[in-house]
Amino acid sequence: MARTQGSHSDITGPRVREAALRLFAQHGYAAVSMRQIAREVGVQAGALYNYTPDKQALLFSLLQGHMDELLAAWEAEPRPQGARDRLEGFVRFHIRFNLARPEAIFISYMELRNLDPENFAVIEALRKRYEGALEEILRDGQTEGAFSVPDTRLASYALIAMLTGVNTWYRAGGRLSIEEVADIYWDMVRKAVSAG
Amino acid sequence: MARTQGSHSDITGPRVREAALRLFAQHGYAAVSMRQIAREVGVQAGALYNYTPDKQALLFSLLQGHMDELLAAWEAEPRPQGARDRLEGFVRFHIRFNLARPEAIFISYMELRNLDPENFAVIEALRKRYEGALEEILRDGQTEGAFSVPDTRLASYALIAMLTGVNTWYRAGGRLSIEEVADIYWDMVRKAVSAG
DNA sequence: AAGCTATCTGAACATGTGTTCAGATCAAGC
DNA sequence: GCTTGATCTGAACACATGTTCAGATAGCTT
Repeated sequence: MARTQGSHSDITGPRVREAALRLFAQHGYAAVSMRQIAREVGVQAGALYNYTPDKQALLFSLLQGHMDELLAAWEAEPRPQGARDRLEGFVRFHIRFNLARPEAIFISYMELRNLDPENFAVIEALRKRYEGALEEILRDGQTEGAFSVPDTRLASYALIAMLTGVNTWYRAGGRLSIEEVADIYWDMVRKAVSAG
Repeated sequence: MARTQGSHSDITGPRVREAALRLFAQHGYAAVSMRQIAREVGVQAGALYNYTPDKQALLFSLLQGHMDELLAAWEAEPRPQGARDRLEGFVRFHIRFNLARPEAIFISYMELRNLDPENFAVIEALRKRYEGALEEILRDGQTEGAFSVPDTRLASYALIAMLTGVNTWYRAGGRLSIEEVADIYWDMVRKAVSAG
């Protein structure tokens, strides 16, 4: 019968995922060995295979877990009436969520090419769903006459790139709080989609 | 006496760099072996060491070469009077230059962490110099009263990320020409830094 | 207290890694 | 036509890689 309490796997499982996430983010998937992950967890390399069928599945599981969290969190957000308020909500949500999970965000953008084709397709579909939410807001705003965005597809790419870029420079404890950063970015986004 | 004509190195040298650039961009530095590069060139792995002291130096040389080209090209651009026109010049230059060298741009952003610390410092300094040019334009525009950008540092990060993001989705032969893309991005940038 | 089984170790496997180097090759310069 | 030396081959080196597995370990269940 399976042990349901005090099992090491309750401890080791998450630790494996945390170590892998941190190391993949720091050095890159290809540059990190299973033995490095194991050392970080305080275990032999073979023990990792109680928690993942192989290295590739470990990467995929991390990315999929992150995308699921992202979509769930976004869909749990309030959905205001006007497109303008929905856009503001998206900007602030994206910055807040991304800065709370820098490693996951990082590997989500950097390690896509290290996914097997089938795994890549799954993650890519999830990402398209998330980015589609932004484009929908832009389209609504265009219809409402609240925005002036001739090409909503392009604009969504541009804004996503801009917002995600926060992760490349933001460091906790710097001169700006997350809310201040979000204020500044929202100001730029607001103007960028306006009639100007 | 060194052969000065018909030497194979005149052919092989560039081919090594091209193969490395393409493979690094496609699979990542850590995931590409010297034997893969050699196979692409049509040579044995040992021969590569006539063209680079080691794998790390090959990556560094590619990145440094690219940054030198980028800075030289930017400094050769015309420098209009007003900050507004200089910003437009920067936006169009950045998009045009980046889309002309997708692989080099890609590894410049993805493979920084695979550089030795000393090499990283060199590349980082070059990149700061380029991004500093944008910030200077924003500062000038703020002084002139042409822009409304309270935090020029942040704004430069935001705009660079947005512009560089073009490379993630643009494919030659798509529905938009490079000039059309530049028009749309310049429109968004112009509005984002305006008084709004 | 005894036994069961999830968990982990430690060694092994086949293959791949970056790098070196003695010797083959072959075009250029005399 | 012979020599010279840049260029390349092919094998070797020491070590790292992902993964497997028989056996040791240890904590829950009865």
